[in-house]
This record gives sequence, C-alpha cells and structure tokens, in this order.
Amino acid sequence: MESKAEVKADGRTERATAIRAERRAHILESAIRTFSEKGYHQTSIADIVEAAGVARGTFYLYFESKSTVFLALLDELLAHLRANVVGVEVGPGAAPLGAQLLDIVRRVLRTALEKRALADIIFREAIGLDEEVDQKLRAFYGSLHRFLMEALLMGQQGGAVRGTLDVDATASCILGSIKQVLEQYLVHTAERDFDVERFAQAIVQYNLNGVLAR
Amino acid sequence: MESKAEVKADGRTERATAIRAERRAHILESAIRTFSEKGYHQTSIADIVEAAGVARGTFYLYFESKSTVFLALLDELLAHLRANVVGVEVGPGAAPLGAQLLDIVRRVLRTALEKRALADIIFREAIGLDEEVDQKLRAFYGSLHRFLMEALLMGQQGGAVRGTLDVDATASCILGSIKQVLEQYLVHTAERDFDVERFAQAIVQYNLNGVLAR
Amino acid sequence: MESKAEVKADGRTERATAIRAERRAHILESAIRTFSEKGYHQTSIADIVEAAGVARGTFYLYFESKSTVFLALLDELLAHLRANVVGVEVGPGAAPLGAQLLDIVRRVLRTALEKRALADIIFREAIGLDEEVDQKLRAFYGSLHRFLMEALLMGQQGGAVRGTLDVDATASCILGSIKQVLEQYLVHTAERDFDVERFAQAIVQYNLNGVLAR
Amino acid sequence: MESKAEVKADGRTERATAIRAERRAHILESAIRTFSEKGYHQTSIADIVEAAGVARGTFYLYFESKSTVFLALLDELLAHLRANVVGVEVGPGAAPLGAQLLDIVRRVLRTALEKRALADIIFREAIGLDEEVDQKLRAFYGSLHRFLMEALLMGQQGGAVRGTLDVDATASCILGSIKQVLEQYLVHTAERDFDVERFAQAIVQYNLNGVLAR
DNA sequence: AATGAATGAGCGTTCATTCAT
DNA sequence: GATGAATGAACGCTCATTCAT
Repeated sequence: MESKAEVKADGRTERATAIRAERRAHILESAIRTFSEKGYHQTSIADIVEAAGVARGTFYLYFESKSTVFLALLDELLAHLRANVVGVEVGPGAAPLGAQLLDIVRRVLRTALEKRALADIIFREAIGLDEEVDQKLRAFYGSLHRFLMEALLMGQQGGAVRGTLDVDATASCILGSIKQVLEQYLVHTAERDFDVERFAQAIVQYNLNGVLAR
Repeated sequence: MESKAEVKADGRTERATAIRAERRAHILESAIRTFSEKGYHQTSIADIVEAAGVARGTFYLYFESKSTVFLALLDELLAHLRANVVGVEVGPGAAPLGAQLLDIVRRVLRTALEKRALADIIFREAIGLDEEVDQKLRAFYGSLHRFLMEALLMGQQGGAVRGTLDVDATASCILGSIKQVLEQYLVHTAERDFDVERFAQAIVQYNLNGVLAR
Repeated sequence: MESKAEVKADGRTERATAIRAERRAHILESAIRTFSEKGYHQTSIADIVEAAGVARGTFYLYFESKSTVFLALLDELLAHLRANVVGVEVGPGAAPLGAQLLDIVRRVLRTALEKRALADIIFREAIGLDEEVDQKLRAFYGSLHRFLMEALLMGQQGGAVRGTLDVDATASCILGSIKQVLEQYLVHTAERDFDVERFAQAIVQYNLNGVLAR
Repeated sequence: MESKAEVKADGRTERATAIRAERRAHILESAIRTFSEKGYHQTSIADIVEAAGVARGTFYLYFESKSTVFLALLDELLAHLRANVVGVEVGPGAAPLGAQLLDIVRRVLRTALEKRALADIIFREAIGLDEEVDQKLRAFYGSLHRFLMEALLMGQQGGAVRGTLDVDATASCILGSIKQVLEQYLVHTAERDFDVERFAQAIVQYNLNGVLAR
C-alpha cells in the first residue's frame, strides 16, 4: 500500500501525511487541555473527542487507547527535558560544576514552564496510571540519577566534590530537590509568577553548599 | 426495657465494639495488600472483599466507598509520620540543627519502612485520585514545608544557617531530597535491604553542607 | 408449648401476648407514617425500623417482609371499610335505596378520613406492588361490585331502579364515582377541609338522578 | 470539511435519523410489552434490553433511565387521549350534552382499547412511581376535571343540567365512573370482548339520568 | 425475645472499544 | 479516511433477608 502510493502520487501522499500529522497533533493538544482541566481519570475519551471536535472512531485511528495518548504526551515532555540535560558536558575539561548545574536547572525549569499543562499532569498523576507510563518515568528518572551520579563521581575525582559523599543517595537528593521545587511552584501555585532565575540560583546554592553557614 | 438492655448489653456492647474494630482493621489490611499489589485504580471493591474474605455488603458497613478506605490508610500513615516530626523542637535552646535533622530523617525513614506497603501506595498514587486525599496530602506537605522554613529562619537568626539562603525554596529542596530518597529506595527497589542509618546520614550531610568540598 | 405456658404462667403469657401485640401495632404505625411520607418504594425496611426505634431483626419477628406489612395495613383498612358496607341491608323490606346509599357513602368517606394516611397510601400506590396485595384489592372491589349489582337488581325488581340499566357497567360507574371523589379530595387536596356531608349528598344525588334536569 | 460533510451526509443523516426513530420505537415497544407482562417495578432494564434484543448500553443512547421510558409511554397515551377530548365543543350552540358525552366516552374507550397494553400499565401502576409521572397524570386528570366542570356549568346555564348539582364533586364522579369502567373491563378482564358501544351507552345513560326510575 | 452485623443477589449506569456505513 | 451508533463487560452500591449471639 505504501510503495504503491509513493509511486503513484507522491505529492498527494505527502500532503495526506501532513494532514494526518496535523490531526494527530490537534487531538494531542485537545487531550492535554482536557487532562489538565479535569485530571487523567476524570477525562473520558468522549471528553477528548468532544474537545478535539472529531468523531469517536477517529480517535482510534490515531491512538490505541487513552493511555497511548498519555504516553505520547509523556514522550513529548521527556524528549524536551532530555534535550536540555543531555547537552551538558560532565567531562574533566568542562565548566565548573556549579555553572553546569545552574545551566541544567535553569533549562529544566524553563522547559517545565513552557509545557506547563503537560508538566502539571505528569507531575500530578503520572504514577500508577499505567505500567508503561510508570516504566518510562522510572527510566527517565533513572537516567537522570545515573547522570547525576556520574557528575558527582567526576567531581570527587577532580576534588571539587566532597569525597565522603554517598554519591548514590546524594544523586537522589539533588533530583528530589529539583522535582519538589517544580511541583511546589509550578503545579500547586498556579497563579504565581515563577521566577526561574531565583529558583535556579536557590537550588544550585543549596545543592552546592547546603544550608550551613561557613 | 432500656435500662435492662443497657445493663445487660454492656459487656456485649464492649465485645461487639472490639470485634467491629478488628474487622475494620482486617478489611483495611486486606485493602493495603490489594492496593499495593494491583494499584489503586486497578483494585475493585470486589478485589478487596475477596482478599478480606468478607461479603461485598460488609465492606460498606465499615467504609463508605473505595476512596474512604484510601483516606483511612492515608490518615494512618500521616498520623505516624506527624508523630515523628512534631516531637522535634526547633527552639533556640534546642539541639544543633544537624542532630535534629538527623533525628527527624531517621524517624521518617523508619516509619516509612515499617508501613512500607502503605507508604508505597501513597507515594506512588496518592495524587489525583480524590480531592479530599489531595487536600490532606497538600496540607501535610504544607505543614512540613512550614516547619522546615521556621527551622531555617531560626537557624539564620542564630547564625548557624547561611543568611543568603532563600528559605522558602530551600525548605522545598530539603523536603524534596527526603521524599526522593524514600521514593527511590523504598518504593522502586522493593527487594533491597534499606540501610536507614546510611541514608539518614547521607541526607543530612547533603542538606547541611551541600556537595562541594570545602 | 402453648398448653404448658398456659398451665404454668397464664398471667405472664397474657402479658407477653399483650406486649407482642403492642409492638406489632407500634411497628405497623411507624410503617404507615413512613410509607405515607416517602411512598412505598422509597421506604426501606431500614426506614421503618428506624422510625419504630427497634432493631432490624425485631421487624422480622413480627413481619415476614415489607409487603407483609403493607398487606397488614391493607387488611386493616379493608376490614374497616367492609364493616361499614356489610351492615347495610339490601332486602325488600329495607330502607329506600337513596337513604341506604347515602348511609354507605357517608360511612366510607368517614372511614377513609379517619385512616387518612392509610387510605392515601393504598389509593396512591396499592396496585402493582405485590401480587397478593393486588388480589386482595381486586377481591375487595369485586365484592363491592357484586354488592352494588345485587342492590341494583333488587331495585329493578322493586321498580325503584330503571329497568333498562346495564347493572354490571352501572355498578362499576357507582364504584368509580365514589373512588374518584375520595382520591380527588382525600388524597390530592391534603389541606382541604373535607365536608363529608356535602360530598356524600353530591355523590348520592348524582348516582340516583344523573346530571340532567327533569 | 463541514460543508462537504453536510452536502454528502444529507441523505445519510436522514437515513440515520429514520433508523434512530425506528430503534427508539422498537425499544419503546419492547418496554411496553415487558412492563405489561411483569409490571413496572418487576421490570429491570436488563429485561427491556433483552426483550428488544439490543445491548445494555444501546438503551442508554435512547433513554436516560427506566423512568424516562415510562414517561415517553405516558406521553404517548396522554397525547392520544387528549386528542380525543379536545375536539369536543362545549359551547351553547353545540350538540346536546348526551350526544357530546357519548362521543367523548366512545373515543376514550376506543383509544384505551387500541393502546391496551399501555393503558393497562398506566392504569395499574402509574401513580407513585416517579414524581414527574405523577405530575403529568395529575395534570391530565386535572384538565379533564376542569373540562367536565365547564361542561356542567354550561349545561346549568342552558337549563339542561340540574341547577342543584355540586359541579365540582359531580365532575369527579363522572371522571371516576369512566375510569372505573375502563379499569374494570380493559385491565382486569383481559380476555373479554369489550363492547365499546354497550359500555359507552351505559356510562352515558348512568351519568345523565342516574339509576332511579322516573 | 431481641439484636444488628453479615450476607450477596441484584440493580442502574458508565465507557473504552468495535465496526458497518 | 471518517464517522458515531452499538456494544457489553465491569463497576460501585443498595437493601431485603439471615443468623449467631
């Protein structure tokens, strides 16, 4: 079917593909809006198709199920977040740990801010909905955890990071501190003007130096 | 008739009350087990009553609905956790911040370990299930957040805590670091031997001094 | 059991019987009140026992089921109504038809007025609840119908009643006219002062002479 | 997209609408049959969908609930009955009262005969099922009552109706006599050949002249 | 005799998914 | 490809009835 279409009407096929992608995106967008307004469980497929203005059956042409939509949304957010972390170099010749961390945190906060509705849903209810969603989230946080451990180990080797640190537990702590600020200020305080710079600085200072005065 | 019944039934009433409490506890326990195995949403009341070995209707003698059971479980865990934090003094004459924090963290980790299945469910899926559950959790984390902010402010006044700290954001960071360690090691690594002392020390060292070497 | 009790403790048995009868009557009364307030279907046995202030199980000591209570109530009302009709003589030497009919109608209206709550329930919802209730009501109306037919036949024989009358259909008409007045004024107009004499007169005049002027 | 669909789908939409109406009617018919066989309360939605040969969910595409079906049936019967009464003129220049009444009664009896199963259910159990049903029935009987009162008053003014008549009570009597004949012969004697003309004549003669010989 | 906790069949309803058009 | 009517399994919940105490 594919090859035949390609041979016969390349332009038409291209156009159709574009329309398909548009439709898919439109449904996805409607789903974000609806999930964000009503919550995942309170959202029925009826709600999504109504919001998207498409027929029930159309939904199933683009997505297998409600959890498939959610997975697609998750993938989108995770891809954005990953893109902002992956770029950071943890090698020996790289920038100092503080500057690096500040950079990462800033990017993560900005991404979450941009995709606020999405981040909101995923922070609020992403766990326990679906085994596949759980796995992806675990994998994502796992990779972040590994990344942080590596960075800490490198730091220890370079002497910048305290050698007595439990890198495993500390990586969790760093991750948790960022997540909590996000959850606290992005999700729960919906109206609040979120000052990325302030929070990024606070997180980094806290992570680098702890709370004690010198 | 009444007085006679009252006199006579006193023993019977007491006994009945005890049996009632036992039954309730039994259903609750079965609910924890089932929630923990299948997840909240995947658990039907049919599953709970089957696990408890009672009739469907019996369930409704003790609980209004599925979400009522969950609320009861949440209350139980929160009460335990609160009991372990409330005792800590943050006044000026109190023990040094590090010792206090270590104490709290140790207790929280132990409680979560004791009520592992419960903590597991609540960490994994407590948000977005039910408005009342959400409120209670928000209130709980809110009170922890306020407690931490107070402690930090006090520390700043006493000079132990860095004066440049953003106490609001930092309180979130501390909270997040503890939550994440719990989630990471209690929930996701079910089999693992959890070394309370090691993690408590790591969390406290991290929070007090950050990751940087001096 | 009976004889032994009688021999041994006549007074005690008597007393117990009296208490039993009282309890039964009390439950019955509570049931009338509850049925009348909420309607038969909306009334649960829980409602009745609560209104009566007895335990659930106690109810079943006196009545088999909800419909049994209703049957008992029906029997009570029918017995009252029957007592007021049965006494009337339709023989040749009796009082003139008009006077007899007036007497019956007056008694029926009064009985319904006295047992208003009961009449209300039975008029409003007695049909279709239960096969046995239906049968009793059919039997009651059937006996009224037969009674009216006999009276009309006698009247025809005595020359007081028009010979061309369809006694079967006319008996239904008479019955219906009385029922409708009862339903209209007793049930639907709850507050209204019900003037028995006025309605009795109107019913009788209508039944004897129709609506046409002479 | 829209306009194209509209143009294209016009025929399809029409057809779909027709099919919808058919289905609805089919379910309605099955409901009449089932209600009539088992009674309203003894009929579950499971019974109706089984009788109609449709899925449980399909029922809810056409009706909100069991009582909605009943309301639809009631509306149907009442519309038929109303159509047969509304046409009758009660003005001064109209036909004599007897002829008019005969006409109405004949029509009412015929309608009830045509919609026998429906009339059966509604006569037997329409009251006390549902507040909305009750209201509609009360409204219907109320309008009949008012209609009869007007006719009687007109008759009194024209001298045809006895001036001493209590028009209110008598209107109830007339209504009741017709209802009772219907209930007696249509509902309770299911098998019987119902002679409309005979009963219409009997009802009218009774109502006009009463039972007394002149 | 009285109790009320326990029972479980049955209910109305929802909603993700399918499929004929 | 798009539609939306149809599906039916599964759900939470009610309540008349039973029975051990």
